Amino acid sequence: MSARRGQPLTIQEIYAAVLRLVDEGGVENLSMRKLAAELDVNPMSLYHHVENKDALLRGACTAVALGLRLPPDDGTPWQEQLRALAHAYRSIALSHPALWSYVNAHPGLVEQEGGMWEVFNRVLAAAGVPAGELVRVRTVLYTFVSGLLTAETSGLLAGLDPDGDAETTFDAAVDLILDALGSRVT
Amino acid sequence: MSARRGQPLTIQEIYAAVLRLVDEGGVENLSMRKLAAELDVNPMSLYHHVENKDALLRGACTAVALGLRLPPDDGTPWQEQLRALAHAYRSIALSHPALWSYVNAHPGLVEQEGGMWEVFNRVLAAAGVPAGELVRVRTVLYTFVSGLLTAETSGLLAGLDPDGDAETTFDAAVDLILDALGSRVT
DNA sequence: ACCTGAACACCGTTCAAGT
DNA sequence: ACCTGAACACCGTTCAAGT
Repeated sequence: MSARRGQPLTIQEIYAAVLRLVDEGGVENLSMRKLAAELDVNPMSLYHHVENKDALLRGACTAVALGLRLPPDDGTPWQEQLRALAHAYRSIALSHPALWSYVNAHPGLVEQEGGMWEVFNRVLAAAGVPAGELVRVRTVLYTFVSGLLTAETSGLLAGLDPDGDAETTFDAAVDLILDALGSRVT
Repeated sequence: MSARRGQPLTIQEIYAAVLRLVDEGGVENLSMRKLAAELDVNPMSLYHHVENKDALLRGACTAVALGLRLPPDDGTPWQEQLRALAHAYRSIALSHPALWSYVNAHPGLVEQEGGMWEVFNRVLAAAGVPAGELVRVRTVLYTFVSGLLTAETSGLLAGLDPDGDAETTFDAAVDLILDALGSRVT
């Protein structure tokens, strides 16, 4: 018999429940059986919508990544666009810290993070980074932001700036690296 | 009866087996039962030497951290000492990538990473960083290296530099951030 | 002091069976 | 098409018992 109240059980419904469990207790708090209980469903029903636990997590990560708000290709200066990209990425990371930490430790898990890399490429090209160095520069910049967010999601950035919050420190650090980049490309 | 060949089972022996398992299959490859099998011992015997699995992992991480080769306090320039510190840290991360990734995602797991923070403080003070900004600068620098190593341990840095290996990219990135720091303190 | 076996409450996943 | 129950091979950990 069907213990469920409504319609079949959608993948969105499943992802939402995954986020609830992971947000509240980390990735290690997610189990197929707990997830089924959260959805008021038999554990085995999940396997009709998802290949296995790994695929489920990958799917949830991709779903979150698609929510990335990429800066548009208007004429604004590259520094501003990079800042906007960094903040968009940070916003997603902070809304699901545990899941982001998991993705960060397993890169390649989500192939296209909402087209982030293409935008990154465009802005860096506009900044004057030669095509041959693009991937390297992009990777280094990304790792920098990734490191900052690792610190922030673990509370290492909290109360670090006497006059402000973690965002102040994040901004200052991004400015630092943008200055360094600027002095290289000009 | 004792299925073991020799003496009681030392904590060093246990940590060594933990490293073997984690190095070869990641932290998720470590289970108390597999570890016991690796040591040719009853699973329950482990609990006589270690409180539980979390404490075991924490202990193994601390043991590794104690192997950090800190740069001595000779008169060498601060840039060179920071580079040496970064390389010492990198060396440990690369020798146990999976364990390092775990520590990186769980900061505060190992309290004193072999006195790394004290050395960091000393060198930054020598570089002219005001005492009030020391922790913030240190944290930002650390997160930068942490991000680079996350990339390197996941293979993102491999083959990025046309003329060299991942170390070349690592060095170039460290130089970039040292330049940025230098232009702030002088 | 150190080790052990049985037991408990969990896991992910397969498979044959139900509607 | 979608769901389910029983089953299998795993987990971490407790506890009473052995030497």
